[in-house]
Amino acid sequence: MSSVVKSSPKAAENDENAGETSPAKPAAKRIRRTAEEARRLILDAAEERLARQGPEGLRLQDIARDVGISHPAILHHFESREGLVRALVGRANRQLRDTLLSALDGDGKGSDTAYHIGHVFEALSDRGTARLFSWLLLTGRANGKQPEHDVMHEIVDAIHARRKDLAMQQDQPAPDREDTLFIAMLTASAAFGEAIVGRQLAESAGLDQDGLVRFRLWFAKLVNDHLDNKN
Amino acid sequence: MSSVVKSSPKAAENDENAGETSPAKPAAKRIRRTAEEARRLILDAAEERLARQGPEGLRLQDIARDVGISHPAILHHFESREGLVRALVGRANRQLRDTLLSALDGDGKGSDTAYHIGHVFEALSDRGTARLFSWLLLTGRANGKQPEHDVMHEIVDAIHARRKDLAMQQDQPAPDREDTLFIAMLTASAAFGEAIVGRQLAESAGLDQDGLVRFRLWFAKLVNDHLDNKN
DNA sequence: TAAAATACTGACATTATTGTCAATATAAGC
DNA sequence: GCTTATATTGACAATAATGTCAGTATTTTA
Repeated sequence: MSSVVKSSPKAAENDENAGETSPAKPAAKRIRRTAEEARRLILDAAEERLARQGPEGLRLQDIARDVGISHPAILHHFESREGLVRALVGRANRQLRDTLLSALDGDGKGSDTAYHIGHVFEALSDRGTARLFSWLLLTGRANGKQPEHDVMHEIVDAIHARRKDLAMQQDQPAPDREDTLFIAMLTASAAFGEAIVGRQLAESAGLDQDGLVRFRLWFAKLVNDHLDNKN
Repeated sequence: MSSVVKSSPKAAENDENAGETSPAKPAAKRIRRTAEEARRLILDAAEERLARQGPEGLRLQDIARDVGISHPAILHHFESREGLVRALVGRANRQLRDTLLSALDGDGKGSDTAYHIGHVFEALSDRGTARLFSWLLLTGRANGKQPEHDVMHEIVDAIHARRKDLAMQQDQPAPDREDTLFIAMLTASAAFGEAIVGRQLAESAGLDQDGLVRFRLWFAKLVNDHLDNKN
């Protein structure tokens, strides 16, 4: 705020000895993006670094190099490294929220709870997202009033509403809300965990990509069986 | 190796003006531990820092302060920061392995598979351990031939052997090995995930400590039901 | 008790990373 | 075209981390 950047054009220097000193430097036409675009590119690069190299890969110089800018440009757009991190977290929160909610209220077939659980699982176990949030939580940056709180609440509510509808349609007793909550917690935990240790576990077990797909299907079925027994 | 530390006792300085210059400095009798003890203390402190503050809390100076030594002492015992990390990872691997295996082959009642799964879950969801391994995996330090590979393999084998025994006793068909593997993967993933996002999720859901206990019991029951249906 | 080994320290060197600033280039408005 | 706003940069400052080293203190060994 109130950045006193009075660019006092004092030195023109007339570049007297221009051209001779560095012959092979065509001054590399500087690219100028809109602030929004620049911020997006920077956040993209930061997110990928975080996903690929973990927390220690989040260095301004590296990110700047990825984008093809100098590191002070990042500071210009985000004030500080912390600012960049906050922006990153904010965007990830919003993205996750959007993905989860659209996964839930998407298309009308709506009654298949396990189907939705599967979607939630996939959204959460996205490698980049999970690693970002893990790092966020590991570094204790998850301070109380973060939006993802409410998201989880919304999710559980949404799933539970479906279960109740379904139970009513079949003249069965309403399911326990805590049961739904636990299903959501298991799904979230498993998805997160899978994103982190899954690759390692699969490799150790001699499981290929197909195996991981089968695992997800197996999990969906597990949840389904549980729902059938309860409902 | 071959550290050329020829301690040439040149300066005795006779402490001429002793006592006057710094009256309240009784020279603080230097503590000298065995190398083993020192290493243990350092690793303990490092582990706790990692668990409490995440990856960024792993700084030599901080750890040294926790132990009450100077940071070069750490370098003396572990060569470098990387050496410390390696030692930390190695010890965590061994501890996890011991915990898991003893949780599995403990006491003879042995037939209750879900009971063992519960133990595995608890061992894996230990906050410190999970956070340590998460960080390890997030920073890509998990290079192929790490012992925890074999541990997971052993675990799955042990559980599956039990399932087969149980099935035979009851004249039922042998369970699918992949099913056992998936149970182990789910347990491991969920335990890891729970250790990381569990607190956050529970808080967001208004779940207290008891709630988390109920969640684990609920999970054990879920697995149990699945086993009953299969076996 | 003397000597050897070594855990430990303080001061310094090195390096890496964030942050500051004045200057420059480019786009937009007049 | 001229002016204004601002995205961008290079050079430098400040900071914080790891690593080095010579020297000290304490335990062990002979």
